[in-house]
Parts: sequence; structure tokens; C-alpha cells
Amino acid sequence: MAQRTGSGPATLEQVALLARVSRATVSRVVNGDQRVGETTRQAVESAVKELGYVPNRAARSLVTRRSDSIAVVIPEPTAQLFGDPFFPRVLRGISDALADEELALVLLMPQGRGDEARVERYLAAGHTDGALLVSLHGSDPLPRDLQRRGIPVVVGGRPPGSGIPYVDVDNRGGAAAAVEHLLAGNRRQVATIAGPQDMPPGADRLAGYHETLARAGMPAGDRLIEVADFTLEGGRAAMERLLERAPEMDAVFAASDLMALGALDALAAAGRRVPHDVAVVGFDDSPLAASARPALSSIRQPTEEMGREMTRLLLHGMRNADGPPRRVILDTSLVIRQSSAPM
Amino acid sequence: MAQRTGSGPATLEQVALLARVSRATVSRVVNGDQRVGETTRQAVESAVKELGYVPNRAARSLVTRRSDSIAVVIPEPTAQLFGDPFFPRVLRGISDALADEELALVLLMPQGRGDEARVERYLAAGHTDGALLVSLHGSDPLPRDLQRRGIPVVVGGRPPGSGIPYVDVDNRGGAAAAVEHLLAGNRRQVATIAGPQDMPPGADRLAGYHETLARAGMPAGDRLIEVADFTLEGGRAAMERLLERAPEMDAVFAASDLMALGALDALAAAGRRVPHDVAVVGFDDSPLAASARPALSSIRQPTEEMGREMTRLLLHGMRNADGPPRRVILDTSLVIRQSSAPM
DNA sequence: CGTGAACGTGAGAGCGCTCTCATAGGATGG
DNA sequence: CCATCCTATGAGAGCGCTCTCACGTTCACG
Repeated sequence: MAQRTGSGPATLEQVALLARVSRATVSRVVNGDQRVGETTRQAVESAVKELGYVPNRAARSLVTRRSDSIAVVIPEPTAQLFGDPFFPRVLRGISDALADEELALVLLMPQGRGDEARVERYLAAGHTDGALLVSLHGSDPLPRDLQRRGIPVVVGGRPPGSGIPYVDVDNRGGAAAAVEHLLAGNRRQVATIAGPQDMPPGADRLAGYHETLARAGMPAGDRLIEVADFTLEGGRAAMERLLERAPEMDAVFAASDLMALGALDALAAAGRRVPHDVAVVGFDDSPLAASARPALSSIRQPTEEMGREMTRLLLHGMRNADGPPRRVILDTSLVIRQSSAPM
Repeated sequence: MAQRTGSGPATLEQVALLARVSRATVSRVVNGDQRVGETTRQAVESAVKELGYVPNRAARSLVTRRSDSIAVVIPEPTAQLFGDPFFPRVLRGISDALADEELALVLLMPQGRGDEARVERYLAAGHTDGALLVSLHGSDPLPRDLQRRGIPVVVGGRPPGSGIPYVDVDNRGGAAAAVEHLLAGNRRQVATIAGPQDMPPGADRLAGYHETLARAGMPAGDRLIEVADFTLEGGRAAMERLLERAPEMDAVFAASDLMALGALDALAAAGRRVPHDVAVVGFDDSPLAASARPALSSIRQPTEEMGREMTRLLLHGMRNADGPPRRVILDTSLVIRQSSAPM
């Protein structure tokens, strides 16, 4: 690190001068081009080190027409919705997968209607090389719009339509595993607190519940199903309604841990013992599940992995513009704790 | 939107051609330069609209030597630590304040040691115009290093040393308010579950507790103080220790809601009624506080505001390179719920 | 020993923008 | 009516980089 001539960061030119080669050669070395002689390469590398040279991204972008960055779009409601750290963990997975790629992560958090126009404008202007869209609600036209403009896109969470690459967890399979586990514990009246049915995770988890009971020859009636909004408060209220309507129920599958926690509260308030009288299983395996009393059984989803996989898919899409849209469904796993011990 | 000649996005040149003016004039209009004739301005504006012109950031950055983006650094541990959505909310505040500034937000999440070198390299290379550092632990040298390199920096949460602009919430005052509230409810043996003492919020909240009791003429002995790690589990264990050591205690101030929730559990398990036997107040006013049973009184901190204020401070620092480092302390407020009803 | 491929390197154009400087009018003042 | 100043605009350089093309060696092969 030393003797810069002018002020400011070193440029290719200065490195070239110091290494007594041309700019082009320095560029080759910096970009890992193979066809450079060993001696020359070393001279350049030591000059780079001596000057503390770092390529100027703007100059590079200008000519390559790449921005070397990708956007992550997380609508405000999503960021808040989950009491468990879903959002930071997905972000971590993304950041993780990006670390080796020299790609920067530009975060866009549209806040309410109108602001999405700003985001769309930003993305459409081609300021990033691709976009990761995390759980937009229902029928958001954004992914389609971007795709139409030729901007590579990957969505987190199954989007309603299709034709767009996405990564999702196996909501249906996870729900099935939860219900199977309850049945295996000799529970016979398995209720569920479902999530909003206009959100794919809400719908898919309920579908898994239905399927499993049907397959077991004990299809669920509507009496055993309550829909809530993924919140603790909502889960509590739903549980109260279930208790009133179907007091004989001996198990509950809640489509989120937060709702399961609310259910636990309501059960305690009603004098039902968990797991003795009623078994409970949640979904997400948030940190709160393990701390609950009784500790909450739950379906664990690979949240970081979701971010990582989304990034991989996007990188793939950025390199192979054509090809069919890919999708990845990640496995879930059942974590058994006290709340669902067999009778 | 129409008739682009070449492919790809429109350029200044094309706009100039269409509007029958020079590139320079288009540039002036786009950048809001006042000295452009009204007729010309309108011609340019309509050409811009017709071509859907958006300035190329790379080209602009190259010549202005600004990146028009700022970095937000959130070390991995921070992102996870809080069960409540601290992290997304700060981010939201930042994103909010940036929206009107045409500045992009680049997110950096160093994961564990070693990775911080990558972050430092990125920032030091001047790829962003400034950096917002959210709650790094203890003695992180990053802010100082960056400052030394002339990169504007603002830290979220009081950093241990000084000389660096920061934004923090009034941890001390918040803790004091909590304790005063408990005293006002005729509690006489006010214990506390403190946070880690090597983290400023942990230390400051404990200091507020001490001060207030001292001022009330009833200084706290060590018997009434337990240190935990801001987690629910830690809070529960700390409460158990307190119950054993100081069974006469009639109030607890927990330095985080998660710890307070753990304390609530431990109290219930020990057969203590809240608030009748023991009053409890938490800190953060996370969404979980309101849903707890009994509902948890807590100290609310303006989390989004913190992000917004950090951004404002950074923008100020970017425009006025000199001047003393500023700091902002945000007020907290007491939210009274059931868990601290007077005896 | 000539021919051509393969390889390493340099020269130079140009990416899209900003900004300085020059210039053409028009207004102003003596 | 000419010198002066201002205003609106254009010409052109150049930011730091990549990439194409051309060139000079070297080496294998006939």
C-alpha cells in the first residue's frame, strides 16, 4: 500500500504503469483471464497489492452492461408478518450465496401501494442484474412484468400463477407429516388452525391436512377447521372457537408456531392439559417453539436454505436466459417436543 | 414509450437527438439545472417520456465519483438475536428515509469472523457513499477504520468509544421509567433481569435501574440482580434464580420482552401470580408483549425512527464532511398492561 | 527452412454520462 | 451605438474500464 501518484483510489492505468504492462493485461489478470504469462501475472499482482488496487465498479458496469448486483424485494407487510425471524434468515441465506459471487445485494422494501411503482421503475431501469421477490401477496403483477422486460426473476414462496421460477418449502408435505404424527400418537379428532387461504402457504398447509386425514380414512369435517391470520392472537381466538364447537377434539395442527402458541394459551385457559388432553403441533419451528411451555412440536423449514436456493436459481437464470422456469421445493422435517407426546 | 433506434435502454444521446438539443442540455434538464429555457425544457421532458429514458447509474457514477448508494451493515448475530422484529423495522426506517433520496440500499451481512474483512474491503473500496452500522458488538474496530478512511459512518446503538456519530434509544431513561412505574405501584422489592453487560443496551438499562432505586432511597443489592442473555430461556432461568435467592421480591424489570416472557413462565411455574404477587415490566414492546398472558407492560422504543434518524445523520455527514460527530438519543415510552397493575 | 497455428501482449475505441469552457444572442448602460 | 454583461446552449474532453483486433514470438510439422 503506497505511493499513489494522484489522490483517490488507484486505477488500472497506474497499476499498468507500475507493472510495466498495458492496461489490457492488467485487466486480464484482474479478471482471471488464463492467457497471461506467469511472469507478467506476478508482476501485475504485486503491483495490484502495492497500490491496493480495487476495480471501479461503475467503470466496469458501464462497459459490461452488468451491474454486478441483484435486488431483493420484500414488501413491508412480509417483513413484519412473522413473529419468528423468517425475513432475516432468508436474507442471510441470500447474502450467503452471494458472498462468493462478487454480487452486491440491493434491498428494496416497498411500503404500501404506490411505492411499488418506485420499485418497479428501479428494477425495470435495469439497475440490477436480477431480482429476488420474497413472498408478495397473492396476485402481484410484479414478477410477470419484470419477466416480460427480460429481467431474471425468482420468487420465494409459490406464486399463484406459474411460468415463473420459484422456491418454496414443502408446505403440503410438512402439514401431512404433522398430521400423520398426531394420528400415530393415537389422536382421533385432529383439528387444524389454518392460515389465510389467499396465501399459498395457508392454502397448501390446509391441503396437506385434508389429504392426510382422507388417506387415513377419517376425512375432516368443517367443524374441526378454523382459519386465522398467522398471529398469536388469531390462533388463540381460533382455538377458543374450536373448543366451543368441537370439545371432543384431541389434537390440533396449527399452520404457524405463533398460532400454535396462541392455541396453547387458550387450551391452558380452558383447563385442557397439553399433551395429555390435546396434542399440538405448529409450523415453522421458530425459536419460540422450543421455549414454549410445554415445548412445542413443530415442522421445521429450511429458511436460510430457501434464500440460498433462490439465489442459485437466479444465478442460473441470469446465465441461461432461455430454458424452462425451474422450481425447487425444499423439504421440511418434524421436530417432536413435549406438546405432542402420545397419549 | 416508442421508436428506440438501437436496442436496449435509451441514452442521453437519443433523447438529445429527438429533442433537437445537445446532450449537455438534456443532462441539465434531467438533473434539474435551473438555467434552461422553458421551451427547451418542455421539449426535453417530452422526449424523455417518449423514450422512457432513465439515466444510467454506472455512467453517472463514473464521472461524479458518487455511487448513489449507501451500505447497511448488520452482523449476523444481530439479525437473529431479537425475537422481536427489531431488524426488519430498523431496515424499514432506513429504507423509508432513503426513498426520497434516490439512494440505493446495499445490505451487507457479515457472517462470523473473517467475513468482516470482506465487508470492510467492500466499504473501503468506496463502493458506497456511506455506511450505516447496526449494533455491532462491543469493540468492533470497523466504524473507526471506515471513519479514518474518510467514509461517512453512523452507528446504531451507542458504540463503546466515542467520536463516531450514533443514534440510540434512551435505554437508561426507559429503564428508569419502568422502575419508577413499579415503585409507584407500591412495589418495594424491585428485582431486575439485566442483559449482557458487554453490550451497551444491557449496561445502560441496568444503570437506569440502579439510578432510579438509588434516587428513591432504596438502593438495590446484588441479590435482586440477575444477568441473562436477552433470550426467553435465559430470562426464565434468571427468574428461577431470583425466586430462590430473594423470594420476598414483588416486582421485576426485565431488560427485554423475551426475558420478561421467560420470567412470566417461571413465575407461573412457581405459583406466583402476576401482577398480584409480582409485577413484571419488559423492554422493547415487541408484538409478543401484547399477546402474552397476562399482557406484558413494556418500554416501547421507536425502532423505525431509529433507522430513519440514522439515515438522516448519515446524509448530513455525507454533505458536511467536517463538523463534530452528531448523536441522537430517541425517547422511549412506557406501555402499561396487565402484568404491572398496582397491588 | 518455410508455413501456420497458438499464445501472449498492446493499441485503441467506446460504454453513457457530467462538467468546463466557449459562444451566440439579447439586454443593459454609458 | 458600442462596450459589457448575462443567459441559454453546444462542443468536447474524459471518468476507469473491457474487449476486439492486430501484432510479434515461439513452436510443431511437413
